[in-house]
Amino acid sequence: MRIAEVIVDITNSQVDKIFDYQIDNWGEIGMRVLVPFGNRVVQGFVINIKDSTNVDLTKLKSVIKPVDSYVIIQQELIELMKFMVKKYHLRYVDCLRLFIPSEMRSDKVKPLVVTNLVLNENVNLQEYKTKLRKNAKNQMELCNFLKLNTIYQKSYLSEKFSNSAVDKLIDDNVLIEQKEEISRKPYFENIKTTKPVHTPLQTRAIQTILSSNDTFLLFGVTGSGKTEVYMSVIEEVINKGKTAIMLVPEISLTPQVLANFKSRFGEEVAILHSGLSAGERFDEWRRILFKQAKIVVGARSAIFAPLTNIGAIIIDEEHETSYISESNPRYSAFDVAKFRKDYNNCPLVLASATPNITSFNKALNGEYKLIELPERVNGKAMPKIQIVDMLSEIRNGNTTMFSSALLYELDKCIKDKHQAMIFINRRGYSSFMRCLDCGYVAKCTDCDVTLVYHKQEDKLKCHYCGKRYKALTKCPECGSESIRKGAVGTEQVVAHLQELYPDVKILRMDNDTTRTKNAYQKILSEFAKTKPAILVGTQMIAKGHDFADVTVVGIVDADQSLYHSDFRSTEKTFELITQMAGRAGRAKEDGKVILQTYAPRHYAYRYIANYDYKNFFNKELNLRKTTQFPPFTTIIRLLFTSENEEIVREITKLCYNDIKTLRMDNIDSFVYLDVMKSPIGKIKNKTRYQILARITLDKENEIISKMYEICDKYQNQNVSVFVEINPQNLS
DNA sequence: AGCACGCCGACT
DNA sequence: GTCGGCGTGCTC
Repeated sequence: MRIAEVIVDITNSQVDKIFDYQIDNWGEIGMRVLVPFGNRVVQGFVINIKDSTNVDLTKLKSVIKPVDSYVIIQQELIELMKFMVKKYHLRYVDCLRLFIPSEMRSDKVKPLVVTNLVLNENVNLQEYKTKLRKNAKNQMELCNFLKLNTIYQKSYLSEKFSNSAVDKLIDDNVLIEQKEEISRKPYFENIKTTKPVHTPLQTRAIQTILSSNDTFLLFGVTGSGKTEVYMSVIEEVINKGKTAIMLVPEISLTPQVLANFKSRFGEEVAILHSGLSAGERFDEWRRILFKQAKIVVGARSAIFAPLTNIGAIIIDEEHETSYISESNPRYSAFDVAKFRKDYNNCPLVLASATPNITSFNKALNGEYKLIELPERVNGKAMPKIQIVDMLSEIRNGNTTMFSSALLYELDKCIKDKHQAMIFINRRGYSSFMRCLDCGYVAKCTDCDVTLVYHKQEDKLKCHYCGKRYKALTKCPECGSESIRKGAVGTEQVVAHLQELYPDVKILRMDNDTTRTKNAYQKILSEFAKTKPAILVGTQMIAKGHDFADVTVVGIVDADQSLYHSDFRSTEKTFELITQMAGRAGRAKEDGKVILQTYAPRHYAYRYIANYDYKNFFNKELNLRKTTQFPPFTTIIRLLFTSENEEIVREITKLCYNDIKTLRMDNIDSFVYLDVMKSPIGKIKNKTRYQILARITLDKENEIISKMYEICDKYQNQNVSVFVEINPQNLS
C-alpha cells in the first residue's frame, strides 16, 4: 500500500497536521495534490510517501489527482519546513507557502503561451497559390513570404499580412499552429561590463571562500570591492556546475545592480523581488525550478529559491534588519541560509561594511571566519567627517537647523555645480526629551535606553521595561528649563533650503514621496541628471545609487537614531552614518561630511569620525555585557492581542504567573521579567499586552520551548499570543 | 477554514 | 408544531 503524508492548504492551526491518504503510483514527494477533506476537496502537499499507516482504514481516503505535472517542493525544502516548524513554532502550511510564489496558488497566473506557425511541408505551396482568388492580395503576399522550416510568431504574421489572411492559411492547413510557453522577462538595461582586475586582497578573499564550507563574515569598507568578490565566487561555483543564491536588501535591487548581474551572467540569473509583476515572478521562479536559471538574486524570501546543488550563499549588507521577518511566518533568513549551507555543504558569506555587533562577535569567537577588506579599490581615503556641535551653534546665535559649517559647504558645492545630500535621521517617530542647554537626554535608570515621550499621558516611558517617569519640565543635570522634544522633518528641511537657495533643484525622498511604484527610481534618476541639486531624505537615500558628483553630505540632527529607545540604537547610528558618509566623494572630487549633533562627545561619533568600527565594536560589546543585552542575553517578548480588553488582561496575567513559575525553576537564567501594556496599547481596536523577558544563553532553547508551550495553552479564539525572539521593534 | 451536528427562541 | 440562531467538534 502506498500512503502519502499530506499537509492540507488551509491556514488554521487545527488542521495543520499530517493527514494520511492512499496514493497511486503516479504520486511523488513534493507534489501538489487534490484530496477529499471532510465533505469538500482541498489542495494539499505531499511531504512523504510510506507503505503503512496508523489511521483507521475505514477513515482512510485516496488522493484524487495531482495539481501540477511536476514536483514543486524538493526534499531539501521539506526538511527545511520541518526545521522551521520546530525552531519558530510555525505551521506547516505557512512554511510551504513561503516556498512557492503566491501566484501559483491563486491560479491567476498561467504560463504565457504564444502561438507559432510553421509551413506544412506536405503542402505544395506553388499549387496552393494558383488556387487563390485573384483579389486575395494579402494571402498571396503571405505565401510568397513563407519559407520552409522557419518558425513564425503568429502575432508577427498577423500584423504584417492581416489576421484574416493568416487564419485562412491555417484553415487550409498550409500553416500549422504550435503552442509555445515562454517566460516573461523582467526588463533590464543592456549594459556591457568588463571584469576588473582583482586586488591581492580580493583574490585572497575569493580563494578563501571557495576553499571551504564555512560561514564567513566579509568585513569590507565601502568601496572595497565586495560585489566583485561575490561575482567571482558565483562565477567559479557556476563553472563547477553548481548554483548560487545572493540575498540583498530589497532597496538595493536597483536596475543598475541587476543589469550588472545580467551583463556578467546573462540568462543564468533569476531575480526575485517585490517589484516584479505577478507573471514575471512566477516565470522567474519556474526558470529556477526547471534549472534554466542557476543564480538567484533577490530579497529575503529568495532564500527559499528551489535551487538544487547550491555551491554558495551570499548575504550582502548583513546588518540590515530586513533579513528577519517580523510578521506572519516569523523567520530569519540567516537561520535558513545556515540550514541550506549545511544541507548543500557549501560556503555561506555574510558581508557588510558595518557588521551586526552579534555577527562580529561570532567572527571573533570563531563561529564565523573573518575575512577583511580594509582598503578601497581606488585607493582613495574615506571622506572627512566633521562633527559640528549644535549646542555651541545655538550659543553663537544660530538657532536654525543648519550649522554655519554646513551652509559654508553647501554654498561652495552649489557654486561649483556639484551635488549635495541632506540626511534626516527619522528612525522611528517617537520623540525623546532633551535639554537644549547641556544636551541631556532622559534615559531609563534600569535599562540604559532612551525614554519615549507619550503625549496622551504626558509621561516618559521605557519601552523595554515599561517603567514610567514624569515628563521633564526642567533639566535634572543643569536645571535649565529649555526642554525640547520632537524631531525635524524632511518637509521642514526642504522648505528651509528652498528659501536659502531659490534657484537650486531640491528633491525630497521619504516615505511620503515614494508611495507610488517607481517614485523611488524617478527621484534618483532626476537627481542624477540635475546639477547643482540637493537631495533631502531619510535612510533610504543612504543606500542604492552612487552619485559621482556628490561632494557634500549633511547629517542634520544625527542624534535622532542615537536616542531611539532601542538597545541597538548606537549600533544603528554607526551603520547609518557610516553608510551615509560613503555617499560623498565617490569620484575624483573629495567629499566632505558634516555631522550635526547635540552630543558631540558621544562615544559613537568619535568612532564614526575615524571610521573605527573595531574599537566601536569593543566599546559597544562591553556595554552590552554590563547591561546584559544581546548577544549576551536573548530578549523574548510575548504579545497578547484581543478585541476584548478584559480577556487579554486576564489571559496575560495567567500566562505571566506560569512564566514566573518557569523563572523559579531557572532563577539564574532570567535577567529580567515583567508584564505591561504594549507601548502601542491598541492597534486596529485590539488591545495589546506583553510580557518581556531577558534570558541568558545557556538554557535559551529549553526556556523558549517552554514559553511556546505556555502560550499554546492560553491561545484561543478570543486572544492571540505571539512569541518573538529578539524582536527588532517593540511597538 | 468550512461544514455538520445539536440544542433553545419566534414564526408561517 | 418547525425554521434557524451559532456553540462545539471533526476533517486522513
